Amino acid sequence: MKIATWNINGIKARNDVLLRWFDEAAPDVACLQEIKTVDEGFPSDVFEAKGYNVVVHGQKSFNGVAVLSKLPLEDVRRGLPGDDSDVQSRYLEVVVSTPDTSVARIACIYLPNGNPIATEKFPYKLSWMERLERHATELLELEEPLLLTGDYNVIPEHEDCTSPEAWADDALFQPESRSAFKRLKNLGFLDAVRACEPAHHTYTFWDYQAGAWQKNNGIRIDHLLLSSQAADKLITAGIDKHTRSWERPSDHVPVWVELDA
DNA sequence: ATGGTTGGTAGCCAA
Repeated sequence: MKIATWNINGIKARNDVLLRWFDEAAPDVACLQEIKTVDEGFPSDVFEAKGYNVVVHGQKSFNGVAVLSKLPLEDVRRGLPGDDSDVQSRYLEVVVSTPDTSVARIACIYLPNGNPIATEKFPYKLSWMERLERHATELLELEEPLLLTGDYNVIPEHEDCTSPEAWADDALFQPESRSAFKRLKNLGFLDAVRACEPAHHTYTFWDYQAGAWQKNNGIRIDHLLLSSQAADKLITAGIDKHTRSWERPSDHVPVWVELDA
């Protein structure tokens, strides 16, 4: 079973690219971030016609996440628990099931960017990460195959970018952001891309600006964290880097795992 | 090179 995550940076601008990638990659489950539309604006009918079940947690203009799955989706949870005043659509949790059994629980995550760090955006990011850690702790007690996947907006290590000094003042590389990510991972998750791909020059995002793609000035910020029960089923993980060179690309590329499930 | 580009929206804000 192939489970993918992709920040598509706007479904309206990415429709053709998204369909092209679906035909090529044929994911069993796709977690999408930054759809930038309300639920009704997502082309669910197009993907239902391709045999996918679709759940959307949208928002006008900003954020918005969706999960598309060939297998039925159950136990759908919209929004990250822990703050009823948080109106941003950044979290969507599902259980992928067959008629007989549940295969995996999957959380589709669009973690706050947090820039600029001198504004309220950075503490919002850190409190969101605390909420994620608390919720993940509860989910791990279920002792089931669990994937926390999406755009984390965190560069975990120095080798996950080309020049760490260039990111020194960025929320994606702050010590608080990185230690929060490490705490989450150390609850008992495997970083699947870290485990399966080279440690250096393995990126999932290249900025539109300043020729970042042409210079391979990227960062690794899209992650698949696997519980031990999911990691036991891990066959391989990969990055569909070539989509970044397509016409009108997202600034992120698809990242995926293949599970023996 | 503290620049540069893209998306959503209809101003600039977010990334």
